[in-house]
Amino acid sequence: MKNIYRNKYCGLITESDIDSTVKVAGWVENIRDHGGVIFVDLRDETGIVQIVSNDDHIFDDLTKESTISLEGIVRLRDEDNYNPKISTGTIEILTNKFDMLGKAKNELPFEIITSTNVNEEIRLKYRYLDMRNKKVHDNIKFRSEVLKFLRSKMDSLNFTEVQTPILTASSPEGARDFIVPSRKFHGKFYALPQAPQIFKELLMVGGFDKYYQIAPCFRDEDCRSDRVLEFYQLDFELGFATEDDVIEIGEEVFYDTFKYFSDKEVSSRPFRRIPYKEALLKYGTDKPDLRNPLEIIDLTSEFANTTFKPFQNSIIRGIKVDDIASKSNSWFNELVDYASSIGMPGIGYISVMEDNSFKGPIDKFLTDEERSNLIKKADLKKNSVLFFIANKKEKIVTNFAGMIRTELGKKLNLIDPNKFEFCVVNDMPLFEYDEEEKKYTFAHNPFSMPKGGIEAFNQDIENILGYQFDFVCNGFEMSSGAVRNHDLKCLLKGFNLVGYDEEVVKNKFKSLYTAFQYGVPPHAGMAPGIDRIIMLLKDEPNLREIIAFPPNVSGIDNMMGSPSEVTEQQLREVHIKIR
RNA sequence: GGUCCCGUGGUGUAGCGGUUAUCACGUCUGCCUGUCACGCAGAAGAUCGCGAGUUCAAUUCUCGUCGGGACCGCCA
Repeated sequence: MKNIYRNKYCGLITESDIDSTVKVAGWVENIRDHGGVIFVDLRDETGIVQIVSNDDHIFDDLTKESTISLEGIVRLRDEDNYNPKISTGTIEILTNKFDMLGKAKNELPFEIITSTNVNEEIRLKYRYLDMRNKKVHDNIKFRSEVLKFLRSKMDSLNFTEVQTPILTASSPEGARDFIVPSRKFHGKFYALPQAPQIFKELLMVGGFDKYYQIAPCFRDEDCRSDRVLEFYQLDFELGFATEDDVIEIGEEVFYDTFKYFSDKEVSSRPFRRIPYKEALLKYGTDKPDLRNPLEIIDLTSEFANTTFKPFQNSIIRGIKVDDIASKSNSWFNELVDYASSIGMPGIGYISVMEDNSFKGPIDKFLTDEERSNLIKKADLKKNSVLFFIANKKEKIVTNFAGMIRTELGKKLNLIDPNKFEFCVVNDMPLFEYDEEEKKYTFAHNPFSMPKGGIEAFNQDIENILGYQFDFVCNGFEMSSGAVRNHDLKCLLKGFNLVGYDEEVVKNKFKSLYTAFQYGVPPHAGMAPGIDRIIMLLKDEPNLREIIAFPPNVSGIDNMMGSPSEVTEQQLREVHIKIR
């Protein structure tokens, strides 16, 4: 069957087509009228071909970015007219006939070739034009390649792809749900899944040994550069599996994907395992950027008897940086300014001088003993600088130290942009204290198995660790994962600790509660974030660059006009009244 | 909910208490037979986001508001 618009793609015409008549279709990228001879660059998804005509009026009605179908004869260009920038640079199509298919208005909202420099608000409003830009277009094509790769990877590992419902039940824990009112059932609602968590566990009960899905997930929370309302996870789960079984597959998926799609250096397997507690101390965050060589040390005991008021009865953390004692005063002042901009009361530091004496605002409060302890603990050398972060609350001091570490890494250019540094942060605590609710809640996931099983609950709640881990790359959380708690008694005990009794669990997690009474395999799984993988591989600063039709950071889509109001009739049908 | 940054022709920008509001690209008209982000000559196009205040005078300063972005909270 012949296509009526074309028999060749623009970018695929070669010298072997010379002297033949071809028909091409695409967008008019550019028109160059020389008076007597006129050139048109015609673009389709495969590339650009130059059209030429000696009839100076043939293209009078043509505008840039219009779609046309055009017939002509391929001919060789003179050698001095070759254009090495395009794949078809040695040939051109001589034409005298074309059909206008979709005429474009003669002034576009922006020029296609420079669209990535345009205000994002306008780019997103005219996304269909923005995605004609090669870079934007290539990102969406690249996403398709990654999805293809992940599917074939999971297929080669014998995973079964299973699709789970999008309209499902609201879950009481975790992020806010997007809810969908039911028309047939007055006052009842579906919810869009935050993740297919329960379903994948039920698939395990259903006997699927290895499940995966490229799963859409929805969370009604505020967005960020790396967080959007709806995103995709490579969700997978293994039956009769341990933490190591899952992490090994995670490592294979991440390593192979990053190796295949990038020339950057990728951490070798197995990835470093860092216990959660250690990550918080050394890096000040549970998603450390390991490209940054700086590490945080605890200096609380070194300052146990300090006379420096702000350090008394406080937790003290230090970051040592070698060879920067000669930095200018303004360099240090900039760091102090940064510290105050993030809400730190101040940041102290000492520099080690040539004669091994200390210099800096804190030095006069130090005793000789404290000085020598610091030299030992922080491994201070000539020209080292030791920064101090102090606070009465551990959570706050950890956080500040992490931010200072990151800022120092940036300021000193310590972060190698040509690396993907992976690690697995594990041994996560199962519970954490919620200051607002004044009670303990699940730190991550109510469904994770405590380390030590049900016996683990015999210790202080803060010390209960889970088979719960995160894959982290360059400071981004790439995936969380866990061994699930398949022991109903143990699961109930966990819920019990945060104030849910058996009746509540039975109601809220009816399916799981019942299913686990009919023979459940121990199971474990994880869910890499596909959008973040693509963002990192493409070195893009935000997720909008790798999503075809993203809303803005407030969740508004100015192209579609969503969210939007609905009619009274629609509201009545779903029994909703707007206040 | 909080902090910070941004808003000037279609697009990207310059500017600043008094300008005819800068420049480039795009658009339009004309010229041009080999360009390729063609070139040349000319033209149109801006309520300087909106409102209030300070001032003889505000695009410029102040406050508010709206819109956009980054971060914190939040994201099991």
